[in-house]
Amino acid sequence: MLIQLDPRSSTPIWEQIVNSIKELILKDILSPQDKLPSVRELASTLVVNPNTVSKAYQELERQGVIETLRGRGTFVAEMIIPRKDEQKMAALEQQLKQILMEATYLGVSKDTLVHWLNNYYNELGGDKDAEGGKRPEND
Amino acid sequence: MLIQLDPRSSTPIWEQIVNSIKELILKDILSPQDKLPSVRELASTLVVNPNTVSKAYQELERQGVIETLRGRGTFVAEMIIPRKDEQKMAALEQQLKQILMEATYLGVSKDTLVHWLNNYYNELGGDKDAEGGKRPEND
Amino acid sequence: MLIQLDPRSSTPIWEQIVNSIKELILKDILSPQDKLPSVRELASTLVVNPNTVSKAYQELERQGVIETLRGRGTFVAEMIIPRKDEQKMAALEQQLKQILMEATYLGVSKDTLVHWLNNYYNELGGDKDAEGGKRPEND
Amino acid sequence: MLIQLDPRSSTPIWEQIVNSIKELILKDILSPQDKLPSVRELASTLVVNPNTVSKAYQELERQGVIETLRGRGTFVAEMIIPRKDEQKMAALEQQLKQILMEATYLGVSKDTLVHWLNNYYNELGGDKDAEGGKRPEND
DNA sequence: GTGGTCTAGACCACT
DNA sequence: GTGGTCTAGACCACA
Repeated sequence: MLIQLDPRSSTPIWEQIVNSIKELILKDILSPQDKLPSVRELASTLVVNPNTVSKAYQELERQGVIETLRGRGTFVAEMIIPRKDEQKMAALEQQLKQILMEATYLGVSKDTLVHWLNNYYNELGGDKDAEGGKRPEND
Repeated sequence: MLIQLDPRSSTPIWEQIVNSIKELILKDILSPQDKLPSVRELASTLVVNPNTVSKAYQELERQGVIETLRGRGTFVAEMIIPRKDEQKMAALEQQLKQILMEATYLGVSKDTLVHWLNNYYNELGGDKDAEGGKRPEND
Repeated sequence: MLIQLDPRSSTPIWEQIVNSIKELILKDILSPQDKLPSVRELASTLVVNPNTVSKAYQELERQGVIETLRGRGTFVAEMIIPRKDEQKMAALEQQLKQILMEATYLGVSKDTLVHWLNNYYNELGGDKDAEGGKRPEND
Repeated sequence: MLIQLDPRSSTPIWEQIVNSIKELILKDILSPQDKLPSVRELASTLVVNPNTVSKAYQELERQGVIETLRGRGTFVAEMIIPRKDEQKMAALEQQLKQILMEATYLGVSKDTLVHWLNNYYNELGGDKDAEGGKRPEND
């Protein structure tokens, strides 16, 4: 279970941890019921303040991604049925809009963005829940 | 020239201003050579501190989007030829990856993201060099 | 770590701070990874407003001279490989031209300028890779 | 008598005018006793506010570079014997130091600076007051 | 503790 | 009038 942090990044460390763990789950490296390392353990391997890991775990639990069982540890939760959260979706749209704008100023075309999107989609396991494994040559 | 700010947003006000102005330029509502409102003027219409607007203008100038002519005011700069900035492009890729991940957790499909992307593209006048309005099967 | 400010100078205080720190780094008084004093700390020792120091730090970071690690402090960055920035080089040429002109009007010869240049070069440790101290006929 | 202004430059317009005129004199394009254009005339050719030209002329007169004869106009003064102004010389040294520092960060060597200096020296007419025309191959 | 943001209000140089 | 700088003091998120 490899987590790479960038202390120079502007995104908070706790958020990087949250994202990394979510990514590991999406990539099936972590599966429901798997036990996560303890706060202290992860903190020491990441060379980070335990408070930071704790904050990440709290956020993950708030999002329903992991579950804490008193005295037993922290575990990956069952995949939740996503409820359409209008607010978050709007935020996502906004972010996408922002990215397209910045891309334009950088000379990156919309199609390149779509291309990247497809790449990551396959990287994350693609359409495995659909026809299972069959993935078009989006690349 | 309408700029909408969200004081509750986590993105700094000065950055919201920067983004809004870049958007206005991409939408051709502001064109090269156009004079921007003065720092004080914009500050009072947006009900923000002049320093905040000033910071936004300085950032825009640093990015080469606007120019300030000493004692005369601030103007939209000529469109610069974007030089491929590897670092910023990587950051963009990273952001896109992040969005796709969050989208997955929200139950938003990749295709919806692409759909949004195309929408914004057209909104920004993406097809303005074509027949304008008639949009190909991007949708 | 001594920084001398001249409040009467026409160059902004924040810029004087920027220059001083860059000089300290070039003189190896500050080395990569070294921690800089905190914004508040430096502000109080220099008897300036924290915002002024903050602006200096932000500019230094923008230039890639220092790095700020969220919540931990500000540190001297690894020496970056300078990428030839044509525009900045032209500006430098222009400045040099201006100096030569002013020197002429002050009765300062070109050779004196070169002499000064060599002096500062040595002062900055220009010959630090050589025997250090013994200086060739630059004088 | 050609004067090129850059409204985008950070150096004030009046100062650009001052520098341009001093340069024209050093290059012998303007000679002692020559009549300068009137404030209004120059202002209109440069497309600049008359106050700006006026300020430039005032500064030039303060420096003893030009002379105003009431009702007759403004003229280039006789070359003044430069009085060693310690303060200004120190300022010059400081500027040179600053330039060397910035050059270092830009990857421009000291020798390149010296090279540029020699170039401009020749451009300005070189050592014409010395042995008259004989100039070493500094290039 | 750290830096980042924002407000309020002041002064200055430039045009 | 313009933007740039600085101060004083406040609040916030991050580690």
